[in-house]
Amino acid sequence: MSRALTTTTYGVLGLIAVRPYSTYELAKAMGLSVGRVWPRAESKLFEEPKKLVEHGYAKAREETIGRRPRTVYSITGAGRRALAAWLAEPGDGPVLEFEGLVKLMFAEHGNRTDALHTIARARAWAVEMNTASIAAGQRFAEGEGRHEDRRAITLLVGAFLTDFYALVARWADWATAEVENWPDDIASHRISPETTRAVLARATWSQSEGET
Amino acid sequence: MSRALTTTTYGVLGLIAVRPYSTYELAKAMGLSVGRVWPRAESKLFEEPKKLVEHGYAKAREETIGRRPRTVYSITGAGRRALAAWLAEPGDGPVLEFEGLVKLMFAEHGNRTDALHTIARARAWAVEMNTASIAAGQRFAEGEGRHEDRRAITLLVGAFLTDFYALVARWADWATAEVENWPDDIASHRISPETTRAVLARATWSQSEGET
DNA sequence: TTCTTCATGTAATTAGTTACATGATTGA
DNA sequence: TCAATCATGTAACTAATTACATGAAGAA
Repeated sequence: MSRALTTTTYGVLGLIAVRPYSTYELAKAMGLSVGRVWPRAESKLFEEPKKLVEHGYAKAREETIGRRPRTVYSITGAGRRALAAWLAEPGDGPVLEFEGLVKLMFAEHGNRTDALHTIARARAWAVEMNTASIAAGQRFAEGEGRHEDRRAITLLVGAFLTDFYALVARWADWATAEVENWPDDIASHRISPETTRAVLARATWSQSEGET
Repeated sequence: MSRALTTTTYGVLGLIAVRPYSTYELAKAMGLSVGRVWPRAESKLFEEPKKLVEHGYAKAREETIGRRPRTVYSITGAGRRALAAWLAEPGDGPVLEFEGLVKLMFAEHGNRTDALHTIARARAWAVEMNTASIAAGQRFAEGEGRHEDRRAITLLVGAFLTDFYALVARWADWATAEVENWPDDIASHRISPETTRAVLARATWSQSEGET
């Protein structure tokens, strides 16, 4: 027996719930939308619709473009019910992987310049992502009428990502200023208890709704 | 020949650069420190030090506690050089996986209550993480003298995570307010061009350093 | 006509997870 | 002395990545 479907599979199920997609279109569409919060390699996405067919959640239709075959998937009634059921289940919180921060954690075993580079790279990443995001947002806003029914939802997700990119950039600016004051031999650096407390105090945002 | 080591492997290399660790200690220590920005299953971590030994970056010493064997790993000179070289290479930017947001992207195929639950869960996650983070920070600040040499670095990472948790909570509050205004039939919801523009405007944080 | 890019995948490999197993230690 | 938890792993499985392959369409 097959095990429960993964988030990746539900991701493509959600896409074909909007309209039928060919495998290639699916891979591209994931990259632009779902992939922003659930990144997967393209080749992986070619397998997922097959699983959906196995479960009866999608139907495959074979077409040919010239002499090339292609497969177009569309959702079934059972697929819509499965999607709705999945939406009602609790979703996992964010999972963050940040190699740059791993390097920073071990900064004392390298030199200060390396650490500053690592931080600068994170900042550049944030600017790059944000630029792409703005461009996508612009196209989205200009496409008058198109996707109008999905606009509110898209903005919900876009706002999160935008805020995240801004956070990375702001943190990088602060971190750069901090590290610039470090000695070249990082391990010899000491900071005052007051500084420690001040940074820790950032964590005390009020945790009940409406007071943040 | 073996391929390049992974970030996970360098993570344990970084740990044993501070002091020797037994495998079990490594697994625990990863969970508490590196794991916050590079989460991996414990069992995975039991394999990594073996790879380090293969490469000559670590030495294994067999000990026994009672009749139970255990293995303690310590870093070699080659290991320190490899770590320093790795620190000098560019590090990847953050990678975010957020199942809750995937569900929100497809919210129109479920109902409004589900969407609100999903958002609420994200907020609860942020509060929970932040609470744990504060507790860890407190213990850290109180351990007078201990880890004093690593304090500045730990705070650098802690500040990032703290800001991230706060971001998730603030976003969730905003998103809750938005979704509460949606009709039960989400797909029928339309928002004004002004609202669209207002949300998109969040993305225009100034991207050059010092102006954020 | 040839080169490049788009479109459509498959194969091989690896990184990672879940589940299990079992000895030692501590506390009720 | 019994149960719980700490300590130390192994085995089986799966999800995901990297690398490759090839036909069609459009550009130069």
